[in-house]
Amino acid sequence: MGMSGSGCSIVWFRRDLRVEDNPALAAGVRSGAVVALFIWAPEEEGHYYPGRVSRWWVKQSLAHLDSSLRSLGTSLVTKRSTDSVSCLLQVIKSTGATQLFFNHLYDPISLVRDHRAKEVLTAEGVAVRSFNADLLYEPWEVHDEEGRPFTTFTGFWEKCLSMPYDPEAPLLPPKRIIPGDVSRCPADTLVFEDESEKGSNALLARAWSPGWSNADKALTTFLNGPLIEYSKNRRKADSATTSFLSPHLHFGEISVRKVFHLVRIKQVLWANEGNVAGEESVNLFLKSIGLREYSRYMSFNHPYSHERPLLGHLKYFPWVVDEGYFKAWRQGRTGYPLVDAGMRELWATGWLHDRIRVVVSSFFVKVLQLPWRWGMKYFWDTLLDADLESDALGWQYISGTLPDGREFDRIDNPQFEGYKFDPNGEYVRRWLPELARLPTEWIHHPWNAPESVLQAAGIELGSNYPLPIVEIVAAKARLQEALSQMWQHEAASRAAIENGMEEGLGDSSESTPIAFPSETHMEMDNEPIRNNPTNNIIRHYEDQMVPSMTSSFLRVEDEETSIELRNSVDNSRAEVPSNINVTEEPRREVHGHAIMQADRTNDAFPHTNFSRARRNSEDSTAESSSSSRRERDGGVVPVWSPSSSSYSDQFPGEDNGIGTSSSYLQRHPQSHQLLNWRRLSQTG
DNA sequence: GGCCACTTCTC
DNA sequence: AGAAGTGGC
Repeated sequence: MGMSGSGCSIVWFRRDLRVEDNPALAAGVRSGAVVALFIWAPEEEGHYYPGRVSRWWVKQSLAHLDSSLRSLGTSLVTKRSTDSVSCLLQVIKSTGATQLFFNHLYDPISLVRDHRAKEVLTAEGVAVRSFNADLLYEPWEVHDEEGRPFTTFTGFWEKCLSMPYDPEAPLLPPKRIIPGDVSRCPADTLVFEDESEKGSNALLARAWSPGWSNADKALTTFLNGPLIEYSKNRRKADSATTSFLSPHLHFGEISVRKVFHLVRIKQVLWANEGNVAGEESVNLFLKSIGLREYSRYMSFNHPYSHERPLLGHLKYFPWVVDEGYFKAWRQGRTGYPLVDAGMRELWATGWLHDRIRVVVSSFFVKVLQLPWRWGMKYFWDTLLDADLESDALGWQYISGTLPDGREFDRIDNPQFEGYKFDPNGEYVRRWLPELARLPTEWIHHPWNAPESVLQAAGIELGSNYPLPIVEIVAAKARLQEALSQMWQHEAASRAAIENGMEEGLGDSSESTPIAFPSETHMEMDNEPIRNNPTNNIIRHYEDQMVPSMTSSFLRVEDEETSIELRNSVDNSRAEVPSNINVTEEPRREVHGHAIMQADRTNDAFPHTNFSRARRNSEDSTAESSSSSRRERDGGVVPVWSPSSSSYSDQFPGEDNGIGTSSSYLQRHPQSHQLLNWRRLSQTG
């Protein structure tokens, strides 16, 4: 076996580490002998090299998958590489495989890489097929009546729930797998953690059991227990009532379609019983599944949204560069109990309730005004379910940069949120033992507590628990000031551009990037934070990739562009990705669609061209030049066409032809810089 | 049944 | 902050 005549197939596992409802695996099994392959090429992720806890999870999950595959008759071949595509080629050569199957991913890096894989391998005579294993509906299946992608979650999700056809029913695991010949394809031993990480990782194993069958158990537990109370409990900071499925879902250990189907069954059951609370719980839980879907949807339709501000203004936001603040936030020593409890939980468990994620990250951006990339990076390193699409959506949401998100100039008060999400202070007491004896009345604002109360609780503010690192009132003023500075800088930059400086000040003034603070070994540094309020604030202007500007600062040009885009949808609808005028096009978008082609009949990519509208050279500087802003006037919803302002200067003078130089790998051969976000976002 | 004040929630 | 929902009159 394994001779090219018989032609075994490669099933390339990525974030679909399961044997159940895995369409790529099923296709492989159907077509004969299978080589199950996992390639560890973290450098391809560039800036988003997987964090410590993610790597821990992958390691466990792969071991689990391997043992499942062994019980079915084969095993998992693991490969270490810095270039997945060449690794695939090599495996194909050494196994004589003639087919490659894999499941879709929607993050921008994967879209590009997978497209390239398809091209390269097809050229080598390999039959490549890819499948949907991650979503209820593929992103291009969900659109409004005019074929345009939705720009708000609500619209998107309503459509998903009222689609004329149901999501595919989950597939059963294969009964048996015929192994391909891997005798000339030795596996590499993968290293997922270094010595310094082992200690911290050991803690994780106490709370979490990665692996697809454990994911299945977690689902069952949730369906039979917390789900029915989900709506009642959802406002609590306590995570005990959540499903705990997100890391499992991130690594594809469980199929979202299976989750959906089983939850739906419960819904019907409870509906028949007239259990209103149960029904509502289901709706709310499904909504959080929907958000995950939406994050992929956004990533697919607007692949740059993670990398850079979609509208350029935020790159002029004067971020406060203060490692002391950053450290205080990480250590949970900001002086705001709810924030601090969250940060301690995150560190201890790799987990945080969704609500609390919003609290700590919006505190980070709006109160501390730290460069948000620091925060995202920290999340990336510490969250077990770190997920590029979901995290990008989350940070955009809290930054108020989504059409339906919050506004940037609104600061939520952690004190009030504390009483909302943790009315009895239990959550704070669990994670902040130093406050354990403080009465509930003061638990979320100890700085107001009478001295006698503090004394009785054994608290000395500024000593064993900090005073607020920044007062909320001061933060509000500072935020206003920062925003007005942002507008001034933006205007200055625009003026410079109008005076003929090609790319304006923006990029050059960014040439001193805000480096990420040297490694953050939080467990090492336990010395108390000194809170030195106000003075010595250092601000930096830098594109911190806060995705886009809030609707309050909608630019006039955007409306125009969106109209233009709308028209172009019809004009170019018939196009198939390979036809487009690539020179000016958003490459990844193209890939994003092209990549899916193998599994689609060629009918419609309904909104494929939405963000593909060609733009003129004026548009190519739109990001910096289009600055006339106006205040929020109520009804105007920005059309989510950010691509318009950033694509063409993204790849200036790019040569054409999808086939030749279409990939980042080719253009950025140093793979660790493959998606160095800053580079990409700079011109030239 | 309609109107207004009050509450709740916003991905 | 503003919309949508709730409940009183």
